[in-house]
Amino acid sequence: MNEGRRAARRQVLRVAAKLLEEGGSEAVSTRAVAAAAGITAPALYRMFDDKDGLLAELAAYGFEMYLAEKREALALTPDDPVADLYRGWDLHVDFGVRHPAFYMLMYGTARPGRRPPAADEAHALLVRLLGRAADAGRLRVPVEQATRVIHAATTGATLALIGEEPSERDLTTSARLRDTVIASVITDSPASSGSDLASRALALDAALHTALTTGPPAAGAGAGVPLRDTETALLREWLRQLAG
Amino acid sequence: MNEGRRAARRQVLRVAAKLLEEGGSEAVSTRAVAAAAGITAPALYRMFDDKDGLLAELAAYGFEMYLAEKREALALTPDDPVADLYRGWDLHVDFGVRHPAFYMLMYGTARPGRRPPAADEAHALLVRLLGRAADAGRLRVPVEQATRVIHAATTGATLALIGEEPSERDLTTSARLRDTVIASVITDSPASSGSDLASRALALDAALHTALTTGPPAAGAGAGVPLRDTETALLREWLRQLAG
DNA sequence: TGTACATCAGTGAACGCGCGTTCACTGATGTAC
DNA sequence: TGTACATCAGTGAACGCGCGTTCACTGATGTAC
Repeated sequence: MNEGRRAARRQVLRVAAKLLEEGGSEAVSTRAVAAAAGITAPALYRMFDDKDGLLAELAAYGFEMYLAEKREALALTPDDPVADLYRGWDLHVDFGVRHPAFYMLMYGTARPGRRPPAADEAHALLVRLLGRAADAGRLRVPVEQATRVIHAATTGATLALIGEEPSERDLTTSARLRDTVIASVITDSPASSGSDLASRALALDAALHTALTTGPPAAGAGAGVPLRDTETALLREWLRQLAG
Repeated sequence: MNEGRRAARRQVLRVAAKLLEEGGSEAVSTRAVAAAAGITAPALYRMFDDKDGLLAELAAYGFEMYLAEKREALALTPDDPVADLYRGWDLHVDFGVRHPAFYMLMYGTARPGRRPPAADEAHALLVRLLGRAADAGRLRVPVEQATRVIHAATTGATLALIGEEPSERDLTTSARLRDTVIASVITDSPASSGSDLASRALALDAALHTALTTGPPAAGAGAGVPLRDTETALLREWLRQLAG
């Protein structure tokens, strides 16, 4: 009967999501959610620790929606990591515009350090996208650096759009910022002579990262890399120096 | 005695600002503000229409602080409009990091269309900065376009910083985004051959805008421009086409 | 200058509300023998 | 298969609190004659 319990939780989250989308985060009170879900307050408290717990799960629910959309849309495209960066940007912005209240809950930066843990999954997706670009020798800067810059810019573009009256929203600003920021992070082509050294160093670095974090499950860290941990660390430091 | 009334209001806003900075926007309740200011609730209601009015004035207070800082800092630098763009970015980000709760109130995008009216002044400052760059022939895109892109990116960089734990904040992401975005909007030099046409067209466009909006107070619109309004409008449309 | 009146900032007290949360209890489901 | 017991999701009702806001009133200040 754990099945039914989970289904009931899910249903409550669906109801809470509806309240959130229709009335913003203010509309999501424990009493309103319980009433809308047709259960009593103590029943809600049996499902979620407290209001913070409910909101955390609601944010996670939003990230699930977001990631499902994004994975599906990106799965449709051929395997072009740079094109995926552009598509990823647009998908992010589009999600924010279609679900502004969710977006504020997920990315609205309530308090410092108060970021919902589910955000890590979305972050990981961007890291993976950029990791693939690095694998293909298309990245001009380390993955982590590119992640930070793109994340900040995407968030800014989306929040700016959300802040505008729906009638006067204009996607060209987002597109311009997208093109500028992504261009600042990739190289035009893997074989372009000048920065070849840098992008190849970063491609190797990304491959090392992949090998270190996704090796055989049973093995310890670094099992897929035939170097000692300290050697690998030093190598990666050199690679980053070569890159920039 | 209107003097004393304004001083009292000012004092209440100072107290509210302290509550905001120390406890975030949740700490700013009408009761808490009244108590901290040493006045009774109805006295507060005599000064401000209601809570929304208080918050609006508090946001305006924040913009005053911000603009005073920014004007002072920019007044110290020599007259280099492009350097001012870089300094303006850093001043914005720095203000946000030093006053996160104010920043959220001012730029946190509560609801669509719910932007505080005082934000227009800060917006106008950025427009003026970019207008000067255009005057100097250093802008590659129309002022309004540059404003939107820079605003979105700055906000994103600042909110990303605010969302991080203070100990792990790293300004290099902001700096990188700043350099990328500003570079995408300016030309390296006014005399650089290739894009000279574009930047000169935009310089003229900016000068027309200035003449149209800051002409002799008594005169009607367009008093400083010896063309009919329709002619000016068409001219500016052509200039924008030349620019891009 | 002195009195009568109007204005209005500020007081003490209370309004009603929605909130998050918890209490004691019920009734259904599952488990042990 | 039948009885006794344990578990636990859910109920009805209430807790206390802080909130935004307003009431009737006071006392000081300003104004008119």
